[in-house]
Amino acid sequence: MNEHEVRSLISQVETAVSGAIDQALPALTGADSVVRRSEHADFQSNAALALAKRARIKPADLATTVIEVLRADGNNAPVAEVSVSGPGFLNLTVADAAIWGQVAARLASPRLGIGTSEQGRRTVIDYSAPNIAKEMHVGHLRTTIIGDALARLLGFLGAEVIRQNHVGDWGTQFGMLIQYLDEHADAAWHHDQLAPGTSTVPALDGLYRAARKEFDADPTFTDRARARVVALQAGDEVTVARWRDIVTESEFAFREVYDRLGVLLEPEDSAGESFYNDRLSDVVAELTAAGIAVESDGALVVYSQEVTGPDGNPVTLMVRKKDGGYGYDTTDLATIRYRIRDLKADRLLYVVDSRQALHFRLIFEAARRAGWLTDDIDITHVAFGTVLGPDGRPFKTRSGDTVKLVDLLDAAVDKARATVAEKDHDLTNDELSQIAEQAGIGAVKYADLSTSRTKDYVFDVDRMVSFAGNTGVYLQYAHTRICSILRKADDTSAEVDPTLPLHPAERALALELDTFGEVLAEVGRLLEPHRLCGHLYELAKAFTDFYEACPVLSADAPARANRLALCHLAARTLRQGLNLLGIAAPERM
RNA sequence: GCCUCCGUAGCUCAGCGGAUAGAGCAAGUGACUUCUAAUCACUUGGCCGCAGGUUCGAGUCCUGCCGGGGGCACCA
Repeated sequence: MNEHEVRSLISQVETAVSGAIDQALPALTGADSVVRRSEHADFQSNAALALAKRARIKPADLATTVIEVLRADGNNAPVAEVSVSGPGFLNLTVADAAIWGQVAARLASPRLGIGTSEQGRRTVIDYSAPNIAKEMHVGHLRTTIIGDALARLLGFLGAEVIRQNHVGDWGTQFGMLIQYLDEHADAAWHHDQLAPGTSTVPALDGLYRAARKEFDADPTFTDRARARVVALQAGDEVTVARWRDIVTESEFAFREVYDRLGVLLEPEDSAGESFYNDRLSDVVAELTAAGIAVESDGALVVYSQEVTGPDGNPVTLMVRKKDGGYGYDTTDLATIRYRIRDLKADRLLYVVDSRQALHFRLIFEAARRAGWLTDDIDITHVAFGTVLGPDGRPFKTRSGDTVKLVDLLDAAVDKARATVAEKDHDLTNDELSQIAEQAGIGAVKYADLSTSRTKDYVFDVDRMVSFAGNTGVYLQYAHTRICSILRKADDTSAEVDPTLPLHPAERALALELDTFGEVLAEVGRLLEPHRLCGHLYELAKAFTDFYEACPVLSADAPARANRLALCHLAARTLRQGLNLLGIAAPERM
């Protein structure tokens, strides 16, 4: 709870119905009132059907009894009408004044009356995780977009969010790259050496490929590269400086992508493999001392007590390889220990591809056995499905390469620009470009966020940028229409008169606006952003219906102000919702 | 073999035990001297993979099949 919280109507109705049930049948005190939105009234309660058996009364009779209490009770606000329907449904209608009251109260709140269901919960979110010196590709799309939406949303709900970008910034490949750069001092890859509009990571990516080629072709280079790996791990000053340079330049390039995507990640959110590097031996030592990690064929492994492989033997985590090196099993174990011990996290989220499900199951199990992870800490692998191409296979280019993230975004923005240009508008070229960018990027993000997180989905630029139906642009467009009305209304004061009757379209819109906070809390609990997308789409549809049915600017005095109030609240709610998804809400398009 | 995700309209997908299963796309008809037609209204379209079970009530929960994706130790 916070001082600005406005209780939703549905929760007020729940309280009223629960109270009536308690009073009608004290034996059932505390029973769920089962209040839902309804097609037949504002709300319905299904409690009578659920409770009839326990009460040994016919559902319809129970419903009637509850109604009598509700009608008699003077303290039944905000319910105005209630009736029995069908086998025992309670149809509940809320007073118009109560609905207007919600609109006014939410407008008066700087945060739309939304509660803080995640208040004070220290939540670490691991997402994005690109590899240094490599280009971000389609595989980074979902983790980055979903992770960022959750970071925004949980933060808004009061959680103390700590973003963690687990970048791939360590490993033998850097020895190879550093050695190659040393031997090709003329290679340009720093962002200030490159032509404007080109980025440092593609340059590094190219150099990395060249290095790999030479590594495979020239045995003497192979030896020099291996020596560099040793030097890097030993902390050789020149080598480490070069490595740091590469990391810094890559971070700079990632930031360009993040800025374009509207992602919150900053370089200081990066805690990658190198960050955990000098903690790995401690992690392994602790696991070994506890008898959790054991030796096997020269390596140190953790045998799962829960999962067996195809041969019937326990599945294992490779905690230390035979050659003494560490893999990502160890690094991920280190992240759990660090985030709990040092960051004092209450909740750990790993926004990672669902194919890693077994891996996370194993490291969570090991972290529990080690005593780092306790029952009061929530840990979740926020798994998501694969991005597929039109053929239903994981998305690749025609030549079979992975698709670069920037190419994907460019394609979406280009199509958006073409569509925007077709429309009648009085926009300057700059405005047009900006809107194409916002619409194109928004379309990609919305398409990703609006589908169930756990399912694979087919990436289809044409569909997402078609801009009709359930797309990001539909929401953005609804927002611009509201903005247009508000611009033209010279009076910005929107004093609500709660005594006015509600038009059905006003009622539907106001009720939808009132559930925004409930939806946010639910998304915070279930970590499923597509529910927010669905709600915003319903909201935009409700506004469009209102827009068609209820003239605002030409309405007479008291109604006009009430409608302006609805416009204000709808605009702010849509903007807030889009913001939590990380999608721009332009005022014109 | 085991684990896991999935199967809903021609296509892409919603639907945290409730009334007649919903959207969008596609197809067709109509609506802009009007607060932005990137919109709206109407029409067509369904053994919710199959079979049992639990329940007053199952697309939703349980079990078993069928079909598909993914995963199961020294790459991250």
